[in-house]
Amino acid sequence: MRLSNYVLPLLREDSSDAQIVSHQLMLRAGLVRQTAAGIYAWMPLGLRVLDKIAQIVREEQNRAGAIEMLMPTIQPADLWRESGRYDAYGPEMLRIRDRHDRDLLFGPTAEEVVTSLMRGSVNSYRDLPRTLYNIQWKFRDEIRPRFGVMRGREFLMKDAYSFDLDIDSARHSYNRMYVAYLRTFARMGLHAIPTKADPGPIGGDMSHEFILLANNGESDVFYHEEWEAGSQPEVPDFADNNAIDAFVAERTQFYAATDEMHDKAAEAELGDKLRTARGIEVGHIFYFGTKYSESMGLKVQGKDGEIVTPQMGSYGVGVSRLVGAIIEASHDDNGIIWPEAVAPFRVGIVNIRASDEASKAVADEIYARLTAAGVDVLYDDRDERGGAKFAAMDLIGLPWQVIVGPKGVERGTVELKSRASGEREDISPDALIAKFGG
RNA sequence: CGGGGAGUGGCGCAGCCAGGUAGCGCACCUGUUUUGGGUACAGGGGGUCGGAGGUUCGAAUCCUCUCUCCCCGACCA
Repeated sequence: MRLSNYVLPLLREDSSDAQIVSHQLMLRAGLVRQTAAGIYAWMPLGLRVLDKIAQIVREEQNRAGAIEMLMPTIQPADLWRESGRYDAYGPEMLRIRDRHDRDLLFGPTAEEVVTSLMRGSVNSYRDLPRTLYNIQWKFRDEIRPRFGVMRGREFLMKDAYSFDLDIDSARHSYNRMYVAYLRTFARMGLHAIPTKADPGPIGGDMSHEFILLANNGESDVFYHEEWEAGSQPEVPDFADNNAIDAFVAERTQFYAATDEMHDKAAEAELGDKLRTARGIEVGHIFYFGTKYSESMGLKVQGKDGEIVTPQMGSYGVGVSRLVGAIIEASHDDNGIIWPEAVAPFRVGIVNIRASDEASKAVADEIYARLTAAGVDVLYDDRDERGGAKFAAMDLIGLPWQVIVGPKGVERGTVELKSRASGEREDISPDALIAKFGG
């Protein structure tokens, strides 16, 4: 993409609306614009990041055996009356009335919808287990939205729902998601710790919040040093449930809890192995048994002809929140530092002197060849001073910057800079193309 | 919802207390400068001051009502 053809509204000054660094950088780097409290428009660059994150989530859900579908944003109130949540949910649910005076709502989550869909699609034990997921916009009318997309009212969430015949099977489904989440966050260059979370009325140990450590996080977390980045084992693949279960059993023996679940006794037990930090909740998995299947009449017939009420669990990833969370975890004084996996473009080309013919020819050629090689490239071809271009590139945080200018071109080289390390090297255009797979 | 704060060109702000018909920085446009890590100079375009009502000869400034946004708290992917 040529910057001269793009819409990238960069801001030189901080916005007075933004209080934390990720929100500030998202506004300055032209990723989002706020349209109402807690509601954001995703500008072109921001949408690319959102899509990258969603795609990683999607691939890992698929790998774990979950099946993608798409549920509506607007749901009928009657479905929620069946589960009893229409009254229970409270003012956080945005209620809507249509022209026929029918009660609708903008879905804050989708247990009711997915349960009703399964009710109409599943009849036999042969149809289970299944896990369905979708990546869809949700709306929760938060009392006080803040921190940009990290606590918006409208947000993009991956929500998955598992249906199993019995609790043992439900545990397998749960554990597969546990593993899928670790894989998902690791692929984004993130280190998220699965912490024990409030299991709700069902009780048990099947509820975990995945917390990304970050100074501006909203949760306090306590964890065994084993959870430190770098010390964790390879996450297994999904070949068989036993391997998955063994992995989860091995991992969950190491202490990790948010402050509301924190056990003072663990402090003494762990001693100097205990770590404390602040974090951002980026995922939540939990098992809730037959709460919805029971109330909404989802049943299947078992092997011996008996009627079985399926066990359910649900599994959320805050996709739009992750954009902010990643920036919170990965930035410096000059701007965002995108992990390669989620960067909106992999390479940024800066032509220092757009008016210099030789320099322009080299930059144009590199752009064409990288693009032809399938590399996502953002090419700053504007007739602008070099300094401003460097600052813009650092701000938007693309992993690699290629700097093309008359002096280098005379020597037959361009400069390749890593945004993360700041290291620069002079490299010939051919070697550059080769490095990026051209 | 309780407590606090703010709405003035795209962004950041001053002006309001002591009413006189809107200003600064950045961004933007034109020209010069040919500048290797946010260059400099000159010229220029753009706002009726969140909205409604009121007081006044005159309102961004005073009064009333109202809408919106931000911060602290309870709530949450």
